[in-house]
Amino acid sequence: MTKRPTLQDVADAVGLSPATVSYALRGQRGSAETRARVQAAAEALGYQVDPIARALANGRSGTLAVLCGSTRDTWHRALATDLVRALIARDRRALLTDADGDADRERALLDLLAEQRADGLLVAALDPFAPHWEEVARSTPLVAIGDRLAEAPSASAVVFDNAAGFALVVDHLAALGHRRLLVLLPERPSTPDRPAETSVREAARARGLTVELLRVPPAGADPDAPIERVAAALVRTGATAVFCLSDGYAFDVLRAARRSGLRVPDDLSVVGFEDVEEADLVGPGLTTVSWDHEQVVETAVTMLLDALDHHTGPSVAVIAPRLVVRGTTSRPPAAR
Amino acid sequence: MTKRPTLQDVADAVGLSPATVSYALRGQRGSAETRARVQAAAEALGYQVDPIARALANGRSGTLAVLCGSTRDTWHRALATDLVRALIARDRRALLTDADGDADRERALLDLLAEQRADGLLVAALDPFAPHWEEVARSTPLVAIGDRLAEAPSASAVVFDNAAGFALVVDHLAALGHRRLLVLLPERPSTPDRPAETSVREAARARGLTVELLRVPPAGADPDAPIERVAAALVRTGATAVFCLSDGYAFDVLRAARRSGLRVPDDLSVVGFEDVEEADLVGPGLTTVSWDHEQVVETAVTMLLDALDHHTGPSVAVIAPRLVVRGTTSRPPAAR
DNA sequence: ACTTTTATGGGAAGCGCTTCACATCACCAG
DNA sequence: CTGGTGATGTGAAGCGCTTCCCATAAAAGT
Repeated sequence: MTKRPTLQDVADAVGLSPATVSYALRGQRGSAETRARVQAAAEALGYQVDPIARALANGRSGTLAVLCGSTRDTWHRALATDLVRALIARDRRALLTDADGDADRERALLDLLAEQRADGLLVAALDPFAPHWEEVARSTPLVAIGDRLAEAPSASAVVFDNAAGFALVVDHLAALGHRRLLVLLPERPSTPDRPAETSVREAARARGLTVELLRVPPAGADPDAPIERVAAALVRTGATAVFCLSDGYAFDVLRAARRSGLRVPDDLSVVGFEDVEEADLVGPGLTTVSWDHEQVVETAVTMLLDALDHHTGPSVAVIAPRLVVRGTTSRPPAAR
Repeated sequence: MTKRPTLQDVADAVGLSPATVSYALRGQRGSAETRARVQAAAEALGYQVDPIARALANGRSGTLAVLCGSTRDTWHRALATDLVRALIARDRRALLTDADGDADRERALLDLLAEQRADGLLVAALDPFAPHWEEVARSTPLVAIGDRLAEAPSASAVVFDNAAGFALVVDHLAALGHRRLLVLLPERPSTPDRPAETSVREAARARGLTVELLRVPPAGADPDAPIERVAAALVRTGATAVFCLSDGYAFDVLRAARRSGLRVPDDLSVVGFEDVEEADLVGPGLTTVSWDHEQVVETAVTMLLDALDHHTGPSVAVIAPRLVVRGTTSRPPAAR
């Protein structure tokens, strides 16, 4: 494990000063001939700049970071890795890190990455109600990706038009003849998700549907726990369709339905939200709201790179939802 | 965007030298009283060490890196993010990056991470036939995770006992009464995957099964392309079961079967390899070989941390496969 | 012919932190 | 009262690179 060659070594090898070598290596100055000689010597010695020293010297790390609130579910996981991949495809160094659902850690990582030199930040699935990143965005180009985000004038954002997604679902179900709807949405103890709740209610009311909201713990946590309540709610309200605000819930519901002999979609229609990869594979295929993954990634990456390269000011892009009708929805039993 | 406070600023604030502050902040030296004063001042100024400067000064970055050959498929993606998560859960800074299937990029990233200061490396899904990482491992603690790996004495490794997995599958199918087997394995133009090929053949021969091997392009690339060949091979050999060396292929086969009216598992048994998350969701559930995800992650992380903290030498852990029998296998038609 | 530009190369000062080596000083044993 | 010991604090030398700014030489302008 011999020591890595340094700039000085290269300089010695060609008989020039480190300064000259530094310039030459980056092609910024020096005669063509000198540059060639330096290049050759560097090559011969197997020299590679030490990015840490460089970062310390010029104040920027040359690395972009993707911070994901949690990579626990497949959708966010795919998003996060796709972001990294897209960045890398554009020849940027990119790193991913994960707060694993912990708000404190999220904040710490954000500080770490931003105040401490990531040249740019892509943050996904952060808690939108704790916009610490808004502050960070003032000093580092940052693009936030997520549901409706708190107002954050200095950060760019890619937001999902959830309300439009809800409308699509409600329209679809209404068109099929459903009149009573059960909606599963995540319980967020800290900050009730008012926007989602009211959006859904409004969408339903506009189409004359009855809607019952049910808050359930995170999907997958205990797949069976919410089921009892769902079943109860189903009976109580006579709902013929369940709209799950996350595909994860939808899978749980499907599983439970299968076990209890309820046929989907004949007896019960189920709609998800997110379009995780599994949605297309599971049984008859989950009807769900889909966000164009590629568009999200492209938009976010482009925004960040523009901000970086052209000092573009913050902007907001809204992603439109698309309803993917697969096999878990059909007309309600009564309408047959 | 005011400048970040430096060590010097803290030193000035408490009227001590930067050296003292540095020690005090890390609790290495100094009287308790001094330490407290320094802490307080640092707190008050909002001081946080600059990890870059620290890294330059003491030669290590304080960050571990996970390098994934490709996060394109869900299995590796999950593995990679789980590794990061596990590391973070143990209070290490961890970053993930992705070579996106490009061998050159893989090599470049490896150099970047290793020679240029990641304190430790977890590499997954690298091309096992290009053990550049073996060289890297000589200077940086490294744990490789993957299929049979080239001999790499200086790297620790977590390897999947593929041969045992093949045996499980063949046993299962043989027990069900299958006699002719079609095996789909990935084509690797550069380095024919002899080990897998011979392992499968041997396993089959030992149980008196006939096996036809079919090399197919990466799963998902063009879902329909290989199907023709699969169908042809099925007819030609009269195979009653398809063993896919990756769940991805299995999904393609299932899809194709459904389209062409073949019933699984009544007409055709299908077995996968990997147990991606989707396997449990798809139709009747894919029978597949599963690796204990958690065990893999725990083992790898523990190995790395041991190497880091206790200077443990390189070691190799073998992960045993488990056959998960779900709904895509049954007795062959003739045996009913 | 002489002054201006225009290349090239180098000296040296950092970037913010760690750490070695040394200076102090209080304190206790002899 | 002196030498020894350990605990604290500090000066200064880097870590490897970038970059400001000056020196010099060559090319160009008048």
